[in-house]
Amino acid sequence: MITKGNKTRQFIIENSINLFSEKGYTAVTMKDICEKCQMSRGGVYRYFSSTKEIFSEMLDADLELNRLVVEERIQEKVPAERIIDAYFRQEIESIYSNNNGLYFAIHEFAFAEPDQRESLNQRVNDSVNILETIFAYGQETHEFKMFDREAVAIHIIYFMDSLKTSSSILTMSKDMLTKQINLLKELII
Amino acid sequence: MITKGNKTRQFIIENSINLFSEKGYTAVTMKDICEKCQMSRGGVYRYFSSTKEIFSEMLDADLELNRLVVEERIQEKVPAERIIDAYFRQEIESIYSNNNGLYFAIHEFAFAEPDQRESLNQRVNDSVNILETIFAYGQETHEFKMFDREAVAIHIIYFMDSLKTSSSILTMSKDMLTKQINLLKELII
Amino acid sequence: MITKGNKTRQFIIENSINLFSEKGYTAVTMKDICEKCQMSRGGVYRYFSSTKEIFSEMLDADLELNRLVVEERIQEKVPAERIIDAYFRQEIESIYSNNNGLYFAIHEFAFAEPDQRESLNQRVNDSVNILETIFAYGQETHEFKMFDREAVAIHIIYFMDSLKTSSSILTMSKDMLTKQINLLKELII
Amino acid sequence: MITKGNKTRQFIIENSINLFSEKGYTAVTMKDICEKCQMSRGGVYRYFSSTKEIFSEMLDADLELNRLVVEERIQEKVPAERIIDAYFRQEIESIYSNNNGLYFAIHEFAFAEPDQRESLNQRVNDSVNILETIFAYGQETHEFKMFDREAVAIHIIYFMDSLKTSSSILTMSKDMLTKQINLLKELII
DNA sequence: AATGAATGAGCCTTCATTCAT
DNA sequence: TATGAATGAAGGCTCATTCAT
Repeated sequence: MITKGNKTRQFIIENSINLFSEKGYTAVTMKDICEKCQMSRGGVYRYFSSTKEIFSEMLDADLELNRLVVEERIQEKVPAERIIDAYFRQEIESIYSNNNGLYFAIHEFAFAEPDQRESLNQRVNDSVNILETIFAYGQETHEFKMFDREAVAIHIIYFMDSLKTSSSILTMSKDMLTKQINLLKELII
Repeated sequence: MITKGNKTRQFIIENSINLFSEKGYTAVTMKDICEKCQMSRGGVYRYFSSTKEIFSEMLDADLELNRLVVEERIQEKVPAERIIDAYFRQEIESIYSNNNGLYFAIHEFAFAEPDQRESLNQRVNDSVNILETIFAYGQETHEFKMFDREAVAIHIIYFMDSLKTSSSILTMSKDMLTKQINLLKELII
Repeated sequence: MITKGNKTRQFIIENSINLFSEKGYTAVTMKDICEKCQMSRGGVYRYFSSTKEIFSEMLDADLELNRLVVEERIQEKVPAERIIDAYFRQEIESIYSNNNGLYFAIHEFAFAEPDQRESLNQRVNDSVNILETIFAYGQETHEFKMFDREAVAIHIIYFMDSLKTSSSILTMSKDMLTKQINLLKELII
Repeated sequence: MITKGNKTRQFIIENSINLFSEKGYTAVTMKDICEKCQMSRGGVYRYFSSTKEIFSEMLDADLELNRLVVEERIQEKVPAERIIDAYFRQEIESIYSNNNGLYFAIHEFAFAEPDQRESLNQRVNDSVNILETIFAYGQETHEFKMFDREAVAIHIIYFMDSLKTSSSILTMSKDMLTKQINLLKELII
């Protein structure tokens, strides 16, 4: 059921995304969020008692999406190469998005909040699993080479994470990115 | 020339490394550093006026080292594979070191201090260059395959960076790391 | 006439007693009361506009009771010693009751709300009067010694108040209390 | 050794006494204390991190005094009645002092800080012991009657505590106080 | 009548920074 | 040079109180 309160929670989270993306996790204060949302201190505190809570809920919100998309495409017998291409395209888009600072913020969050690391760990595992699913499908259709699916999946996840995290710090040329994606595809196809 | 003042600067920097490694860059306060060094506020401020200055100087200190080692080994005609193995071994050791939190701190520093990013960028380029130097040598001696040296170097640098950064947050098994290193070596040899 | 509104007032007051007893007067917030009563802010505010009002009304409620009981017993010609024993027994029971914190809360209330002190003063005087009534009756029946009724009444009231107030702070042995009561009775009988 | 820091601690404590006496324990904020001392927030926090700490240290300061005075007088063979009279006189003076609110504050402190109760308990026991010492001396010299020293001491301590605590709330006439003291003296002499 | 969302005042606490000694 | 006392800004948090629904 959509209540007024739920809407306000959503409102706060959405407005916080930009903040976290611009300033990282630890630098964002409740005051920042109040100002961004144009709400009073008490107003925001009614819903969230810390930036940790807001950040955590924000993370939960965007899970599961990719998995569903991938599974659907496999059902539809979309060629594995197209699926993996779409995956890479989406990752590259993240790098050029306005909110690419969010990836750094996630690292900060994990570093600053040890008790949240397990859930972060789960995020990584989930991502690895999605890639493995694509790989298994591609190997089944003989579009992909035979290789250690888990190792390659982990490799790609960590590497893409590095790109996404660094993209808010260093400038990355389109050319460089293209070459890197090709390198990764060589591992697969 | 080594002056008393230089010694004190060194003293402060060395004592700060653990702090940055444990708490990251932004979480460390001048107060923390004063306490760690057992010096008064005024004492530390005489040498450094901010954590930014301390961190920046700390980074400068550990540059150049790798480059010299690598060039020396090439001079000595050490086989390229041994050089690259040594490189990977050293990186793996970093991951298991007590100060692995420092890699995360460097990211934080780059994120928090935009005016310092160029020097960070330079660090990355330097690392890439060192790898490229090794690759050129290995290709010359026909120990290595022919490949796009720059692309692979960049790839490895970003990937290793990801491992090092994440290692203070997630646990990584020896087995997983071995597999990843082998994956990278397949690109080269 | 008992209206719905009166019932709700009663409901709020009764639920507040425990709170005041546990936390004292000043530490109890309207928020606490709302939660204890499981009512909304607006709901409680409709009936009382402050904790002061609630506490004050709570105090008024338990007046008069003792006076009536005592007078009734005198009417019934119950021996004075039995009346005074009952009085002491009741006081001792207060000390071991769960709500003994209330005595401290009353002091706090008087301290924090100077404009309510007169009513507190009245409470003390009422208590003194009740004792004086018992004393007069006991002296009349020659059960009690002749003594300055007012002075002894004041003495007992203050002393018992001290015990009741302190009982929520310090532990008091049964044995100690018995001795004290005997000491008081020596003044009388 | 008297350092600057010790002086400031003293300065803060002395200025706080009036505050606690006027407002009680819980109502005094660190802000109040800063203003009263005309110091900045940080300045006061350098020495004390809470009102609890200040209050606690204030209490510690005024211990032991009475014990020493009493023992000295007994050494000097001052008549017991004069010692006990001096004791009562001093208590009465407390009641008329400007800082009589402090007695209430002590109760509040004990109520609000359960972990400090043991030390409060010790205060009460100390006071009882002092009275017992006087009683033993007076009985030895046959100035006093024989009575249960502990019971009477406890009785007087609690009763005087009640008077001191209530004196900041209710008005007490000189006449009433004189009568009460006489009542107590009858127990002894 | 009753709800609970929202406001804003007020206190708490920590530090970067300055400065007299 | 070095100390550590002091300042004040900044952000955290909690409530009393109001008000639209």
